[in-house]
Amino acid sequence: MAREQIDLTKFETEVMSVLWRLGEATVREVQDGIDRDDLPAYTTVQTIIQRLEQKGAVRRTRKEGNALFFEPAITRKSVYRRLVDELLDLVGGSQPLVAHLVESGKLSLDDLRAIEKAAKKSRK
Amino acid sequence: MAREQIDLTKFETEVMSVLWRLGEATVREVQDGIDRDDLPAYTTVQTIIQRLEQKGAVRRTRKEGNALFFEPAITRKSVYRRLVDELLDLVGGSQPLVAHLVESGKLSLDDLRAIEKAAKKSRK
DNA sequence: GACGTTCTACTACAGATGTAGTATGCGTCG
DNA sequence: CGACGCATACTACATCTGTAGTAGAACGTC
Repeated sequence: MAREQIDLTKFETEVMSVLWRLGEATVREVQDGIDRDDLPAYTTVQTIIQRLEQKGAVRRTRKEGNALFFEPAITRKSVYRRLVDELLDLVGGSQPLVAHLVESGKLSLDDLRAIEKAAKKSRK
Repeated sequence: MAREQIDLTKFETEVMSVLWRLGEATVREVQDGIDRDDLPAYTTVQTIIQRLEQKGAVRRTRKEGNALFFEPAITRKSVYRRLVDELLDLVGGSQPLVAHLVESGKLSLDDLRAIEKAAKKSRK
């Protein structure tokens, strides 16, 4: 299972997010699920979903009335992994990244401790 | 000082990385500084630098012979911040992100402790 | 001062991306 | 069963990106 990586654009990733959240949805539902000030047109979302379909990131599941339902065909995790890896590559590793988070106040010492604790537990 | 955000593409970011590393450099030096299997053509790098210049991310410093020198006009930190923020937005916060790093083995418990220690110290 | 070398400026261009319109089809409600 | 409305399929298009070629200017070397 070759698991070729699919490259997603920003907007495509946004749409995937909605689909991961909903599990399955129509174009209309995806559009409604997008969190933005000024929503893209219905057909815009439709186009993105079509492209995602071509890329193999999404597949049709069923039809209800004349509306199609779509679901993710790739996992959230695989996409996150790629994005995280890219960022790590840029900043020079996870240590610097986390340090940056702490430094900029996006992660507290308490957070760190909580994660540590959870990690220890799950490792057992 | 409005500090408008400059949006960089992947390649542009790569070029900025070289510039941040070198401090100041000619097109030729940037090209040499790029870490890739198959290097982009000289003029390709030149074009990217020109675009960066237009975006205000880079500025000319001096001329030596007939070659121009360029330096970053925006900080590494500001760019990282933006990228990190975007990722955080997607994955839902720094806690999940770090958890993901630990889980995927990209960050060890020892790393966590080291960061914690450093953070504690620098905070004083 | 003529030449070859090396830069810069400008131009080109295909493919990706965001954005959306149009035409046409299928369903449903009276 | 006919009309209205929403959905889909297809088309369009301006920008952005990555990529690089070409023309002409500036240097350094004989």
